[in-house]
Amino acid sequence: MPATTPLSLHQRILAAADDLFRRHGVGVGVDLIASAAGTNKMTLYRHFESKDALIAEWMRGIIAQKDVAWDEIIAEHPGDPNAQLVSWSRRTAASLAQMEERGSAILNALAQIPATDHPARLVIDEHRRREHQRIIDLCREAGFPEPEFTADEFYFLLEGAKACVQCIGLKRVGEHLMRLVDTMVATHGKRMQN
Amino acid sequence: MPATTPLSLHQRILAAADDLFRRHGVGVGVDLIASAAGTNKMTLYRHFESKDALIAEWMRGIIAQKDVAWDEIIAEHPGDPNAQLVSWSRRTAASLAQMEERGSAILNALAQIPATDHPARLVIDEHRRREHQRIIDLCREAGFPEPEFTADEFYFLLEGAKACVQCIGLKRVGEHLMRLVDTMVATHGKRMQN
DNA sequence: AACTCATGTTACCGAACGGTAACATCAGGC
DNA sequence: GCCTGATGTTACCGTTCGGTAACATGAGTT
Repeated sequence: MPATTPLSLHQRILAAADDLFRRHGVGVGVDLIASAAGTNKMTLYRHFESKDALIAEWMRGIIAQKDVAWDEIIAEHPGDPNAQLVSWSRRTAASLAQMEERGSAILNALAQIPATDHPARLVIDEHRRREHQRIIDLCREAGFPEPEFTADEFYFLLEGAKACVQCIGLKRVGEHLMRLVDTMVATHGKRMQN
Repeated sequence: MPATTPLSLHQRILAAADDLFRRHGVGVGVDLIASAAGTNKMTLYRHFESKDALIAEWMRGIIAQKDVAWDEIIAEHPGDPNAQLVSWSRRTAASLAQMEERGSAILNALAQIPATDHPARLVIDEHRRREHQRIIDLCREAGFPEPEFTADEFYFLLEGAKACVQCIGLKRVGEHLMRLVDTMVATHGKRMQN
């Protein structure tokens, strides 16, 4: 894939949708997305079965990025669940910058999709279960007592940060998040020494 | 206002809107709202200038309830900012039960209203500023060092809890919230003794 | 040249939805 | 009885938007 290779139409449409969905929510019209991608609605529908399918694929892309991030985390700190947890929180704090304007893309999409059987929701639900389980496994691997409870607390803080960027601001939420996570790690460390 | 007084049409429409907006978001049609209120669209528009006005009034109602709650908190613990903060967190934890299905009504409304000049958004923004300032004042009144920072942290936790009810569940989020707030209060208490 | 295949263009359909006009109904007050 | 005011009913308008049909264009292949 040389650097000069232009993006395929499929990719360009997805990129345009990503930009518009993040800024204005999944309510934006397909016509606008096609225009932003430098093409038209007809061609968009030659690449995506429906708008819902486009939304779902967009979600899958976002989640795939997170999976890549997890792979990197594990590669950077193999066998060190504590460091992996901290790295995860730091990465999440860093990613808050993308959401300052309109908040978490996933949370917004959830709020904007009322139908519980929407394909994108199924994708999100499954991702949440996996992410949650990942944290539980890490907490157990780290030897924390009550790994489920501790994992919930981590998850709670991270999701809370995403929801709060709009009202408190990026910088402060990041600081709070790291401070709280550090406190939690320290607390559980103390408990482990008992 | 005897107990047998039937609700006025205005109130009935607002009640129906409250139910439907919470369950399905502000995207539900006015026709459905009118039907749920036992009337029709025409009458609805005789009581509300527009759908946006209805949404805004619904939001004002929600926020007015929170103001009432604050009055009660202050009346229950006059001159005791610490107790007021704790009471506030406990009340918020209790109110999470209403959101288990679809999350916080305010957060959802924000995600579903892209226009930044929507009347409901103005109402929400002003409420957030007031709520935030309230917490800052309480933290200052309680003698916490860095009252702005501490207030941000309280706010962060509370909003985070609202955002997390859907994915973790009511019971656990409530526990986490109270535990974390208690930790925070204890931490700041220690700092004050230094 | 002929064929193929992806893309561009235009025009359109149908449904959902916010909002309104016109008229009917019906209760209460004078 | 009559007036008035609030409500019910129906039909409609205009817009937005997801989605599609039909045809044109244009590049690459053989």
